[in-house]
Amino acid sequence: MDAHDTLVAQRMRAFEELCRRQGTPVTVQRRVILEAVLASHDHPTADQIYDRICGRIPEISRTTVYRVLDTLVGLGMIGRAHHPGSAARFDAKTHRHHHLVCTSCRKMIDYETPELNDLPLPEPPFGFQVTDYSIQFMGLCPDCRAAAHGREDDSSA
Amino acid sequence: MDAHDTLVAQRMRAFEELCRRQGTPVTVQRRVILEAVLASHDHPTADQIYDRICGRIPEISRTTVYRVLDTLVGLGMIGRAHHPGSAARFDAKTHRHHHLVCTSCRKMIDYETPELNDLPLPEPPFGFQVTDYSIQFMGLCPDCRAAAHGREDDSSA
DNA sequence: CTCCGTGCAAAAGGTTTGCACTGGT
DNA sequence: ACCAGTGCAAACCTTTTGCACGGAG
Repeated sequence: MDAHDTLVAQRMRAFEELCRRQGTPVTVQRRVILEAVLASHDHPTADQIYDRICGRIPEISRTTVYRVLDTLVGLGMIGRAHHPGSAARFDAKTHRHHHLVCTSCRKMIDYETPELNDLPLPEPPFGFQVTDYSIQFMGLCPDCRAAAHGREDDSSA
Repeated sequence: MDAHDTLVAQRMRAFEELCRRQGTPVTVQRRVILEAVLASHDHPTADQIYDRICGRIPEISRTTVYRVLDTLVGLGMIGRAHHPGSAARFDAKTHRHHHLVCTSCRKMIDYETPELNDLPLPEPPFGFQVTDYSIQFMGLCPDCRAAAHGREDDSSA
């Protein structure tokens, strides 16, 4: 476990340094929430994080957990996973296909490519029986690319 | 557009036949909602579907839309897309990695395989600028597999 | 005719927002 | 000391649930 602890410690230091560089305050809440996420290996929801840190900061509010998680994602310290179930978006296609997702406007475009429909599935670990898969490509859609360029132009002008 | 219309018509007939086979009533609501999804190419939310069919069935309730969409997904007539944004699950990993998602208990397990981290990205269409990707493998986790087998045994016993 | 599906309304989450205060820099 | 971050409470939005009625098989 030393190796893992060391990694966490490194991430914490990286976080502190990042905050210092950006003038972002390093609060107790942020530290504890980040630690909680780093210690989790099961993709917790905001609410689960809240439950886990209640022992350490009993008076913390759910609101803060949401805000801090957002901040941490923004800083690139943690990732946001896309979980099915909370999805609630529907699709006429039922066959295998993939998606282009714009990280800016969240638009979702179907992406059908024969080449990606026969990936050599590696031996699934954990005894998982894989029946299908879908690839999400994250990026910038043309509209948001244009908008981003426009904004750059503005700042340089 | 004829080709597309024909496809939709085919799906509608398939739907009706499927319902007939299962003794599932073919209601106006189901038909209209299915048509709405088949006509959509933008991964609408339940609410967006609701808005789109309000013109055709003004007195329809949101509740019905949710229920019918669920039914249609269950029948395999439409798909459910996993959209980021409604996600709200967090992850200590910020590097490229993939997920095994259990379709039964919705558990989500990280899946790191070097072989899948350098997919030859095909030319992204629509001028989309891809910065990263993540693969979701859908299937049954060991626990749910065991549970399913147990149930089969029960029914056969 | 019998049931399932539907509509309404209300409940149940989960997430966001406004405002005053506390804590980090 | 200043400003951002936090806590509280309430708003908000999406989704689910209970019950009575109406339409489909």
